[in-house]
Amino acid sequence: MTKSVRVRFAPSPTGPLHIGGLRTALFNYLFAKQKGGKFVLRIEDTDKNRYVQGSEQHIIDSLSWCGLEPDESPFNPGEFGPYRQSERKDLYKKAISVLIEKGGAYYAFDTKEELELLRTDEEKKGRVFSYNSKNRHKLTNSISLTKKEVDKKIAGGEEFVVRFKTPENKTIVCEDILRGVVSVDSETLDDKILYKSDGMPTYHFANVVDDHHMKISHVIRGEEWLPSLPLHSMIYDSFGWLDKPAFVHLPLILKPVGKGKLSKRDGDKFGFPIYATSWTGIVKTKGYKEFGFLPQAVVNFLSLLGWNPGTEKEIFSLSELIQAFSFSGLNKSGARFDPEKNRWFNHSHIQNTKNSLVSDSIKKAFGSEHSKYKEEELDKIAELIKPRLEDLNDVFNTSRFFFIKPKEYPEKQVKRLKKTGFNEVIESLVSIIEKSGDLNNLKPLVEDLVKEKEWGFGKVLGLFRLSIVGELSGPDLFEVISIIGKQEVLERLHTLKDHLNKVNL
RNA sequence: GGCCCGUUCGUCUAUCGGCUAGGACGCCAGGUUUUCAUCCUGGUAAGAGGGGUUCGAUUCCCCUACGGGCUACCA
Repeated sequence: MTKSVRVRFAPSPTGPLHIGGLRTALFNYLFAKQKGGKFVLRIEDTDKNRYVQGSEQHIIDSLSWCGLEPDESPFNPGEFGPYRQSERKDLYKKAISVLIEKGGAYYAFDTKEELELLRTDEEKKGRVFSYNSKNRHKLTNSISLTKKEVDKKIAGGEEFVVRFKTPENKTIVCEDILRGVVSVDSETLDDKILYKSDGMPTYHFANVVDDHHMKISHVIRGEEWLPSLPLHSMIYDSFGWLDKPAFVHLPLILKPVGKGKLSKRDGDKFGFPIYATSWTGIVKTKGYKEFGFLPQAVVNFLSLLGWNPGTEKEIFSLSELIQAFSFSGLNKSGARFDPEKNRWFNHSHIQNTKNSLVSDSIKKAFGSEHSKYKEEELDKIAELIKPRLEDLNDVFNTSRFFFIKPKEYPEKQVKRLKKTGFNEVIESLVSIIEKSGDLNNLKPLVEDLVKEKEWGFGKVLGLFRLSIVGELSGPDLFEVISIIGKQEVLERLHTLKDHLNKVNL
């Protein structure tokens, strides 16, 4: 029997969850769901200094908006809880004692300041200080000191950390599903701190201990963790744990332009969202949701950043992604974030969405004004404006003329019309509209009129459109008219006529 | 500086030794439409450089260059 799939998304609550983290969560989710496994959310809050109020909630909300509900989390614990590292201290304490006992880790008493001094000294000499096998016997720790001295220091309440004892002169070989074998010489590594003087474990230690205890089968995380893979692998070995998970290090998301990985500032800089939902910390930032994006579009776009299905299909629903996902479709190199394509995905997904979702946005945009139309009419409006929506916020500008009468007209058009016999055209239109029973068969009547008077269909329609819409763009005019209704149409024609007669240019 | 990972159109990517290097976004042109948008058709544009291996390299190996990440009692 193969090991059951359990993956985790393990963010730190140090601020809002941005799309890089969200994509990591997404790939974890897709893999878990495809394999019938569990998607676990673990909060890695071991650094109390960087803890930011509200970020945990933001993480949950963001995942939820995207439809990535965890199977186990601090809010719906499974059998491996608790799911916040700050609540698992006892576990780490026991684990670190075991590791020290086994000789895989040691106490170190050097202060931050002492080490800082050593570092700058070495730097001046053009070298790099490293707390490693070459230096550890010269520093203040349980390797250089006698057992008695160590006990005395600890009993005396002296602060200490616990460091990993890196094996000497060994090639550490680990495996990443994407990149294959990654090997590194243990001499280039330093003895990382596993346990801080404040009694909390560091990321490296808590992470490995938790993955072991939570029976995590696959670690899918960002590429920034690849350099610490050897450390994590060695910690498993030092414990003698044989349940090392498989590792996948995802390529990073890069800035749209310029160097480096995508950062929170890029959102403001380029005017696109970097969070799923809005963040209301000290600096308030809108998310994709507030920008009028569909969660399925965000998920779709993110999924194709660093992954491809191996086919030419690009538009995917979440369930289609679950089906199609595979590690072999993952890419190795960083992917630049492209806001343009992001918008295209949103446009495409809006086309596939139900009219009622768009009409809900219309209702929100126009408040009580929307009640002048019936539900079916609102859905019809939604259908008409859909192709011109890149995001749901575009709803206001693309459908405003259904709710708000045009008051002003572009000067250029007014000038042009004043040179024509606009009065006769408008009067003729008014007269056929008044005669016609309902507006559904207005088009042939207008066509007949145009033919008879030899005016030109396009020209008359331009004037007509200007009166209804206020500009020369928008959906099929006869569709618009049939929704707006006879009275309103007549009123708008008169308004334009009056305006043209009154204005002097 | 050290260590690790990477490198195909401007961008996201396909190609797993046989390529006239395919698709998508963007851009440009044309068509459809009463207008704008949509939509359709076409075009634009790529294998970092140098060595090997091979009958044959985008594909495998090495070097260089470039890009990215890590190098905290942050995660």
